[in-house]
Amino acid sequence: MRATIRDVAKAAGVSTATVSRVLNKPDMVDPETIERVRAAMESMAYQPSAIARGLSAKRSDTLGLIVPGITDFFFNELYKGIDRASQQNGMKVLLYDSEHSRDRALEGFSILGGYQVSGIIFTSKLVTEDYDPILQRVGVPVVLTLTQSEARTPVPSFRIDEVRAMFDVVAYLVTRGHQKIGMIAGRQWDDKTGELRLEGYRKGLRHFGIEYDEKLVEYGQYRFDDGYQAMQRLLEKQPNFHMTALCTASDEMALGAIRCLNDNGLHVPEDISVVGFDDLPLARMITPRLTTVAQPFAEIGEAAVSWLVRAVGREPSPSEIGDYLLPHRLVERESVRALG
Amino acid sequence: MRATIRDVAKAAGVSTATVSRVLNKPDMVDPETIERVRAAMESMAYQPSAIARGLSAKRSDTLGLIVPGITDFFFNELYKGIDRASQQNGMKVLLYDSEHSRDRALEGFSILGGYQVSGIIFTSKLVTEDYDPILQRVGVPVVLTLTQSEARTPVPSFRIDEVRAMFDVVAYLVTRGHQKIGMIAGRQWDDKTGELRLEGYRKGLRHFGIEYDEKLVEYGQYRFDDGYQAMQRLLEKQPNFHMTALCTASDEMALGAIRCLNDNGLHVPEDISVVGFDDLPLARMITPRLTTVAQPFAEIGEAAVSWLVRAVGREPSPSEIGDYLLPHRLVERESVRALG
DNA sequence: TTGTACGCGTTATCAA
DNA sequence: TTGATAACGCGTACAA
Repeated sequence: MRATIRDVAKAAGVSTATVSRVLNKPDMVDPETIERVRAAMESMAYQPSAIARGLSAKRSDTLGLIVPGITDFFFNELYKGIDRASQQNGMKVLLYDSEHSRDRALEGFSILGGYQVSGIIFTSKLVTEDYDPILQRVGVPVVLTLTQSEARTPVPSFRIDEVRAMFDVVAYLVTRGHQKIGMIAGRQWDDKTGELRLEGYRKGLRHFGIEYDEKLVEYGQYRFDDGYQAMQRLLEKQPNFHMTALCTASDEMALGAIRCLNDNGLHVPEDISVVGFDDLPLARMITPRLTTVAQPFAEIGEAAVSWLVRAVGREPSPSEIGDYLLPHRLVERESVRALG
Repeated sequence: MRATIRDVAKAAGVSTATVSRVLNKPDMVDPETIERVRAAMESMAYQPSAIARGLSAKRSDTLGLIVPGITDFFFNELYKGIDRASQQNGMKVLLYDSEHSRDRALEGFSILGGYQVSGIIFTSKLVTEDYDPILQRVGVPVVLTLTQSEARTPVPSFRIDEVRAMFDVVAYLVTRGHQKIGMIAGRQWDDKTGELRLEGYRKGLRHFGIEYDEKLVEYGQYRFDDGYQAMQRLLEKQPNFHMTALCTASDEMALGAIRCLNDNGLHVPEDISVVGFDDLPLARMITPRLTTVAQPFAEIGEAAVSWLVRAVGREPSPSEIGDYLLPHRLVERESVRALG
């Protein structure tokens, strides 16, 4: 049986209220009393019940995190930032995996609500109007990371400027002499990021006077196999292969594309240059090291938590609710070759 | 303000006890009443407070998970299994990252205890006698995954037969004509796994009559950079390179070793064969695809949760507390070349 | 089948 | 500076 606040109170010869004060407002307690109480706690290995505390105080020092899939490679980096910031603020994190299902994501809000989380971080999936009812009644602040909202309920989002990022990739490639630039874009029904990056790609081409050619574009759902298959289709669509560079919407798809190219006797970057997106830890581990767009995952996580912590218990002003665009960065490595 | 059980009771014209029963023992309630109550809950979007429930029932339907580092590549796979099994049992998971610090790991038990978790899964780090006091007083069942215990308090562990696994690797290599087999072993002060795998390596050599040569062995802490540097040292230790195959204690170190070899103009598997350990998702994504030992991470996670769920609320019999060795598997891919 | 009333471990309010 | 005591939201004897 765990020791309770009552046990400690009895042992120290004080009331439970005093024990509670020692824990929460020590400056209101006589130093000697503090000493006695602390000793008692020590000897009984007392650990306050976060549960009871949550019930009484109506807050739980816990943040809820909803992710689409735990196996997404970027998860670890994002979580690192979230965990770091949470810890600094004395918060715990409750994880909820929606398994890429909208229903489960919706359910996640309720379940986390049941745990009295102080705030919720929602990740990666596009938030549409379906979310409005839930968003209205969760009763705790919600922030978005790596995605944005199309719902009416105002919600802040932390992410990068997707369009600009992909524009930068195209610019980088053009500067290195590439003109025939293909793309494996991201596409999922509940994802807007893919469109945005594709838009950046088109914008980039247009800016440099290159015509958009849909034979050079394919789609995938961000994972390795999607990249592999998309590359396969790209190869089939152009019998006389003349693409010199390829942008992708994720490092994983870039890996898939590279594997596919290798399996077809093509080499990176000798035969074709490839640029990834995300800068996952593994991007620098493979051969060739992957040139890619670094997303500040950890920073995004930290920023989201900070916002949440500041927002808890009060109504955030409209000016605080916006899209926070954190800086991305193109990381030059070995998968792009300068032409001519 | 969230709706409480009282609000629902009032709306349905019943007592809170009845509402509670509708939730927990519907068979004791009149069907019509159920109907009414359910409707009320629906209309108010009632979500029972897991917090209050936990306080009252003294259990929280929550499992605690202590991992050494969220960025360890195997984490996602392990978590997948844990999450799956937890869900099936209506449990949530509270994550705690000990950041490879023993003090923080110890603290993890207390904190998770404060959240009234029903059980705790401890991962990867060796459990020594320092853990005994904590283990004694957590008051909830604890299981180990991917590690084992040297503490006196009996704790079950779920893992693979490390010695046998590495023995199998050596056997595999010898069968393919390799004799000069090196190893990048794992080594950390709070880790026994590394020793075990090294033991399997030595056992393998001995079994096939190959002499152990410490010039062919180096150590690292499982991460990419460790593998890279260990390979570097290996290269320096033997000016006239004649190692034909290399075992590693982790896929990440295998990647590091391969990168290092590449940087030194050596190719895998043409110049040297490399075998990884873990079979992380990325093992099949790189070129060459990595031959490696598959650990059943997800299954280990599931097994651990199942055990925990069965153990909660009662004293597990001694026969249940043991080392559960799950089957590993050597996955043949492209990083090993058959000699001669 | 249903309702009343108490307890779970804290915090917060109000007196002392 | 301290102590009683009433919440917090739910589960569950016990009684009806």
